[in-house]
Amino acid sequence: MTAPTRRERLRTATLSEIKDGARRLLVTGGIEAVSLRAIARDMGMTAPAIYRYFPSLEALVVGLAGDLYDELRQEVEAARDRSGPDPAGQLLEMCRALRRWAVGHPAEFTLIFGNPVPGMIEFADGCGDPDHPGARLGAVFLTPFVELTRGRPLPTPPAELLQERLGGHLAPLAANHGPLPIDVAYAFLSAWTRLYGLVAMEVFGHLGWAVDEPEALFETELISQLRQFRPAEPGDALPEGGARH
Amino acid sequence: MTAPTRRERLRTATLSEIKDGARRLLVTGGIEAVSLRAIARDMGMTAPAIYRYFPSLEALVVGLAGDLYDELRQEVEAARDRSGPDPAGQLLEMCRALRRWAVGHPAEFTLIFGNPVPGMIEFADGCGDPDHPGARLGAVFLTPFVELTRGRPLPTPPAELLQERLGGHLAPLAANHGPLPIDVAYAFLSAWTRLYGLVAMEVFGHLGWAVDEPEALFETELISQLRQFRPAEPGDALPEGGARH
DNA sequence: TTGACATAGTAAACGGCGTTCACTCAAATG
DNA sequence: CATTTGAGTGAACGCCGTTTACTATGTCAA
Repeated sequence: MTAPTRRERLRTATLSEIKDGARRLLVTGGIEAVSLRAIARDMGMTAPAIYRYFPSLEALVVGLAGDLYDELRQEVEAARDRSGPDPAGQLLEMCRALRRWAVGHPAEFTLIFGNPVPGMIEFADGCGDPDHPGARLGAVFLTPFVELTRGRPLPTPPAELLQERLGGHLAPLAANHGPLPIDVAYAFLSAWTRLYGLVAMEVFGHLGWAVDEPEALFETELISQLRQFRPAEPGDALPEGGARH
Repeated sequence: MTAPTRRERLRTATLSEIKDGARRLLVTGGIEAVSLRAIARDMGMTAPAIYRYFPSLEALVVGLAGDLYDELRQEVEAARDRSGPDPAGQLLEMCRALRRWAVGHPAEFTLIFGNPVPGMIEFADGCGDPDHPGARLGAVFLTPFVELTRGRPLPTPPAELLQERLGGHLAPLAANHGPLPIDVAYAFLSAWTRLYGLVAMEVFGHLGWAVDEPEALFETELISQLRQFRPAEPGDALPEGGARH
């Protein structure tokens, strides 16, 4: 672990300047505004110079996406750590943090959670690796979720039905995050897809026909969903109890 | 209503040939493969000729998106009509038809339901109009959903809570599809975002870390969701009843 | 200290892109 | 038949990613 030589310092500085420029272009003009020539122009360089740092524009974008995953994960972890020890409260704040980041950084969210641009397809395919930034983000949510649901009956279809329909198809999840009870696995995937659907529809502008304040829908949905995991108490009118009258 | 002149016939033929070419490129190479030059090349024309039919590439893409919305809507309507009169069965088949179309036409689904490409932003913004192709697709789902839930308590948070949190923000929905009971409106939006989340995550490759057969998860989720709207019967173990033991 | 090598950057070029403009030619119109 | 309208062409402009050959400059060993 020796001190970085002068060249190394310059190299890392240039590298982060490239990434910063790429992100600035992403934010201001969307993914299609990110071009090697524009980045180089902003840096007072010529485009081919960037090939000393990235083998292609796609590789640069993939690298940027990895950084964004990490940034989002740190944001979510910070929200969890600010919250108390209650896993339900942690999940609530984590979901809020996810949405806050997505709404505040729509271009960045779009890059990592939207339809994959060319280079991102391989990146998305690689998320079978537990070290993949996407898998690591998922793990942050999974941990308090498992704690929340531990040893508690879940509002899912019966385990036999889950086993029959889903049992043979959860190998990737188990490979990434270890074996899980099937009702926990299903409940987590259900919650995750709901969260994704809400946030993605808002960020992509697919909710404008219905609501003028997507945050209200998000909060309502969040509370409704978390209620389902509260322990049942006598005289406690669970939301879905309405169907029982 | 006179017979179309020769020029008019040629014009509409060329116009649909352009759209066909655009779609072929979309399917084979994704949205970024759709270029005026490529379309014209395939037609044995030069690129500027297309400007006689569309003012820009963006306008062409938006026109294509409108066609795709209509195609998907017709597919969903056909599934509804093939199903029986039971609204729950209709919704089941409609959701399956939506997913089937999305999985079978990932590039087309991505165009209309993914993150908006430049020209699509204005298109998505225009969905406040009931004649907007997106609004019309939503209406097809809303009708049997309203029928299914008519005069029946719904598995939602209490209406007072919904009213407080969501009441003031559903104006666009009411403007597009008329006034709805707030629990019906919320339940529909909740179901719609869940459906979107599931299908979009599958098509965009965001489920590979968890399941190797997204259809199994889709079917499980669909059944679980539709069960919540069945009328409660004595001795009938509803899925969420598991939390009550 | 000097020579060899590795590295960062440049300039020019290739092909592709959307778009504009001036132009041609055939169809429609009177 | 003369005129106007519309479809299509060809050349050009300025973008883009990428490759190639080339030039400095930092690094390091003899």
